[in-house]
Amino acid sequence: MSSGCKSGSSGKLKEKLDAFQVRCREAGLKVTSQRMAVYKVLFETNDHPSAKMVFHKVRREFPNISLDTVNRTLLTLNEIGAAFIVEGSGDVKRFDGNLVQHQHFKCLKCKRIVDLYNAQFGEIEVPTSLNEFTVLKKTVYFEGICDSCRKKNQA
Amino acid sequence: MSSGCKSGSSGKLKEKLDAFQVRCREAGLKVTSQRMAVYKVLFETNDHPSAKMVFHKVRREFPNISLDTVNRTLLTLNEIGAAFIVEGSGDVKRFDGNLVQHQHFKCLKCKRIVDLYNAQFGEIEVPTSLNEFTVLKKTVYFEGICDSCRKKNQA
DNA sequence: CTCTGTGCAAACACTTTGCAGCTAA
DNA sequence: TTAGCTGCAAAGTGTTTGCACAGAG
Repeated sequence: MSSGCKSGSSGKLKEKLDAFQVRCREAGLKVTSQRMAVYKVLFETNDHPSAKMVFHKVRREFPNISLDTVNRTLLTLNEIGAAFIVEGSGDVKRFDGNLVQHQHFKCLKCKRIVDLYNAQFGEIEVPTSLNEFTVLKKTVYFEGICDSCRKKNQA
Repeated sequence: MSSGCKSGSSGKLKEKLDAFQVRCREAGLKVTSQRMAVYKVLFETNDHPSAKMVFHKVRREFPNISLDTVNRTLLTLNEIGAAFIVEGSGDVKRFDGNLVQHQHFKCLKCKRIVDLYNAQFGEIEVPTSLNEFTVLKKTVYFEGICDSCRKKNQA
């Protein structure tokens, strides 16, 4: 658990960053150090950060990047499909760089977002009433109170 | 489309308003005219309005209600379970007074929210990984571009 | 060299909060 | 009467925009 948190990711990270560069070029976007830094932070994290949270993390390696750039970059990532905005009830936008099909649970108290991987939910069919619509995303979403918040309340 | 939009609802409306009063009292809330007006608007609408949209509608019958009151009331309704905040990616809070189990599709362009009624989605089981959590809501959520926005784009 | 991306600052929009007067119970 | 609710205004927060300069292609 020292440096590469996600199962031996050093190699995977470089791979991902390279693929991201290709994706940028294909989308007609320039490969800037800021953009790479934002993507790297988002990909290395799995806590679904807000723009501000990403901003603070990026700042460690990139002390003079601005929040606006981070924000714009995250929105851009969402547009080119390299990341997406997590669904939720109101609140601040939260971002996710994990493109593998999964679901979310969000705690209404601490706003923590937990990933779920349930194959059955991947098989959900788009209702026929949406035939005329272009469905870009289908998700299963759970909301409630997480274990630690519940324990806090009991105490 | 003159007055009672939802299939012969005059009787049902009164019933609902009465039930709401009971619910308020049970929750220790006072039954104020503003509160009733906000609830009435939310219940009569099925377009998942934002606080501002509700505010404008309520104003027609209640010219000097303030936006704050509407906002506070909507949050209160959400808390006592008489309404809820619609899930979505970022954006403004949208409210729904329809408590019947259903799902949503949201258009990323025009922000329109469409109701879906699919029994199969009601049967979704909460994953065991959430056993320690209190799940208050489980939903299936679709996102994309609606028919009219797509047509606009094609033109 | 050209055109996009970045940083800074200001503008915006949406929410939340504090407080005095009002109202349901 | 009194606890809670409303209206007003101000503050707070998150997000967006305009523009001059810097850097990628």
